[in-house]
Amino acid sequence: MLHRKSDRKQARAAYARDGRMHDTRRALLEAALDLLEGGRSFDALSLREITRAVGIVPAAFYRHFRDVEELGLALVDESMTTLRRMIREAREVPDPQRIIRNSVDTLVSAVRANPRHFRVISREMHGGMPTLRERIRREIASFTNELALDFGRLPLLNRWSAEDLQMIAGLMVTAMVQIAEAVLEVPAGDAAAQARVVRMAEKQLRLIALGVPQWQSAPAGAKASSP
Amino acid sequence: MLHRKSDRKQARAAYARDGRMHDTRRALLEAALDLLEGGRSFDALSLREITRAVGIVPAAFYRHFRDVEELGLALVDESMTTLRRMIREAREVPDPQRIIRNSVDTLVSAVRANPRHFRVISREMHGGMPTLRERIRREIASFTNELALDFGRLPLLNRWSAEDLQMIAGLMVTAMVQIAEAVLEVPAGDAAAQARVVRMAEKQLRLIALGVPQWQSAPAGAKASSP
DNA sequence: GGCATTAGTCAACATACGTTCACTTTTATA
DNA sequence: TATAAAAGTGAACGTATGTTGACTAATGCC
Repeated sequence: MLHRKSDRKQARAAYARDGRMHDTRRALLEAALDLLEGGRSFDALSLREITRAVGIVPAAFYRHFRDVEELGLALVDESMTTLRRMIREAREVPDPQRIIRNSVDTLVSAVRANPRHFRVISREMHGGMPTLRERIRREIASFTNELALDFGRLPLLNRWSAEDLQMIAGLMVTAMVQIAEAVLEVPAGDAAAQARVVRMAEKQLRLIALGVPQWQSAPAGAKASSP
Repeated sequence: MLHRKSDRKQARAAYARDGRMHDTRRALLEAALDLLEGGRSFDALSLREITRAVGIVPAAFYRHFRDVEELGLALVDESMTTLRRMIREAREVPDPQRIIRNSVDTLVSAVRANPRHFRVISREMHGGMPTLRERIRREIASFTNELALDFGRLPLLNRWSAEDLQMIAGLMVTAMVQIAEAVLEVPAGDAAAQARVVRMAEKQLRLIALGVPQWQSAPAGAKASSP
């Protein structure tokens, strides 16, 4: 690969255009986000690549981050913030009848609105740099706990053990994560495919919800029939 | 970092020892598998690193693979084979009363027996090189389909629509994947933590199963109470 | 035992990388 | 408007990477 000097100012202009920022730190984050869209994982990004995309010289990177890893952490934090915002929004709809549909809807539109952030989360949650993974998992675990607490306040569930509440919350979070990933896979224009994903998602969550009222009696029943 | 020549034969001996192989191709796969245990994702591995670990010169790599990517694909295929073997084993236990417990047990012991293979699957399924991801997702989708077919043959479910069967199968597979990842996270010795994971897993699957008999009537009921 | 094929070595190449330093330019503040 | 701080530049460094070609060593076959 070959890089001419004149390319730099051009790239710089590209990132300064479209009102995304006039702050270089921001531009670096944006560039990394864009490069990650290519499918690679974060630990395959190089410092020079990022600065090249922004249109600055490699050395200038250090004016903003100590490391590429530090940039990664900033990226994760940012992504987690949009995730938190989404969750808060989903919680504000208290209508228990429509809660599943509403949750799925806000999840889907949040993913559509910030695909790059959600992709970072979904990707770096599993593989790549341990520090990023750590941070993401910790945060998601804390969401799960909150959700379990929420459930514990519901009349139907207020006699459940803490472990069982954790259990449903975990199941639902897992399903949500999987749904978000499915939405990301849907090609941007394909409304039909997206609708199918949404329908599936709602059904899955509803199926889980249907099991809940049965929970109390069932384990005993199962135990009685096969000790 | 500094590499002396004498290190090579030593590394070579290390991989030839413990009866893992006397075939270099095998050694390359093993080395990659081991390097991935360090937490990095596959596209952050370098050719030279792998050959160094095996104790051969970089150029010799090309006698066995065209690319690092080709090695990756071989690794994925291998991992998928152990996954398939596990699924076959899980299917051979027809006792419907114990099916959940048995499935979880065989999953857990398969993961414990081949942690590196399962780690490859879980990691490269989400991030990294598109070709690997593709292959894994395709395979998992096909498992989901088979499972849906299995479900369709059950007396309780033989009147369900294809989409709904897909839906449960998808939910169960998702849960299983998550369980496998949880098992991988458990530190090797910690029997208590592992037991907790297993217990959670069984509960989650049982909860899903409890929703199944309710499915038929419920959507109509829900619709009636909130049209 | 000779001999072809296969596997591994050695040395070199062009590129890419992270990091450093002394430097100029830009920006904001007093 | 002068000036100090912050941001960006240019060049250089040592090191790592993928890939090449001509070579030697080992393996298995007639």
